[in-house]
Amino acid sequence: MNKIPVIHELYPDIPETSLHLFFDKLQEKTLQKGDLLISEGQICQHITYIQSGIVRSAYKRDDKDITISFSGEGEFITAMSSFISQTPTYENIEALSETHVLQISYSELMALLDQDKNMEHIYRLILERYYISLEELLIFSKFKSAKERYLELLTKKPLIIQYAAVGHIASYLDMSIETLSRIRSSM
Amino acid sequence: MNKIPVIHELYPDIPETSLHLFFDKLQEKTLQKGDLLISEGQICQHITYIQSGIVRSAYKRDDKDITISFSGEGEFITAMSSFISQTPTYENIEALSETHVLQISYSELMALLDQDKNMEHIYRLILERYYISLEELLIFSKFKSAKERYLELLTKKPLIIQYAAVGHIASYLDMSIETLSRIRSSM
DNA sequence: ATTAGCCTTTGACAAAAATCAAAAAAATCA
DNA sequence: TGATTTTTTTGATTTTTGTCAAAGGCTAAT
Repeated sequence: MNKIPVIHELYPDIPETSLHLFFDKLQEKTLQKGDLLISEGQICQHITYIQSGIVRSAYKRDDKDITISFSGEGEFITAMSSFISQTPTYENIEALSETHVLQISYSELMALLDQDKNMEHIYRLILERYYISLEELLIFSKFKSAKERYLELLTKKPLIIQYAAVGHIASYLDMSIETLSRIRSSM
Repeated sequence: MNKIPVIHELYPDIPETSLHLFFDKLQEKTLQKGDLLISEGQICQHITYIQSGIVRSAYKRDDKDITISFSGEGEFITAMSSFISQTPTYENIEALSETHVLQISYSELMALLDQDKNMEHIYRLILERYYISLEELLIFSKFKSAKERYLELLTKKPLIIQYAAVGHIASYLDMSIETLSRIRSSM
């Protein structure tokens, strides 16, 4: 009964009892296309693990809506800086398809951290993974040209092209809708 | 004898004995201008806290050298994804001025984590802070225009303008040296 | 002090991408 | 199904930025 395989893969030495403690707190939830996991102004209360489906995370400021990431099966998604500091977020996270998730709440996680020393490993794992994916995102956006970034998205996360609107992908790639449209037609 | 004030500020409840254990492992080090804290190909072995001075972190790929961040007094700097996964990095971190740092090594940190449960709090604090500053960096680069980004750098980190070469600042702001030069002269 | 080398600025031009506007295609709904 | 609305594509134009080349300025070493 391991609901989140990656935890076992990376920390095979966490005792079963601790894993159970953690997994027991997870709440299942199903999101319909368009449902929001969190929206701007809220304080993020959950870390979410995606069992299936695709979600889009976007930042809103000065009436621009910019896609920061697309996440799918096997990934964690959260308004992490809001979760960490328990302050309001600018992020909107929405489901792009029917999405099944597992969630643990901030308060329950904090209680677990006090209760069981092994819990820190699990939370650390999540933080570390989250950090690395963000760093990859940043590097990706700095080194690749518009067309390369589109091609990489196409090969690494083909499902996104299917589910996301062109406008979402364009803002993710830092280009206008028209430019993306031209890149697509030139291939 | 608190060498890293921010730890006390954010986790005032960590027992003195644990703090001592941590602080005792810190190694002081002085870098001269141009010295490298870590360079590409290496596995990052330390988390570094900057007591004074300024450092630049840059990624190298396909003979491009792109500045990812500038860090100064009171900040942590590390090739974090390399540190986490203990794999080689693409990062170069160099001192832009004489810089005084405190370092803890990966192996000692891991030993401490096993030894004292409170240590996890300290490491978590570092990870969380590091995450948040990276997220800010990403958002900053997505929402602001070239000129706004330069102005923000000018007001928030004026020392950098003093110590960093124009080429470093330009790559940080994702623009050519010439464009940055024109922005500067138009103000 | 003078020269050599490097970094920065400036100018002219080319390339890339944004914007504006309209047409075409696709999705939604009565 | 057909009509309406929304999204995507295409075209023309403008703006922004990059590239190349040359000039100017600063630094350091002889």
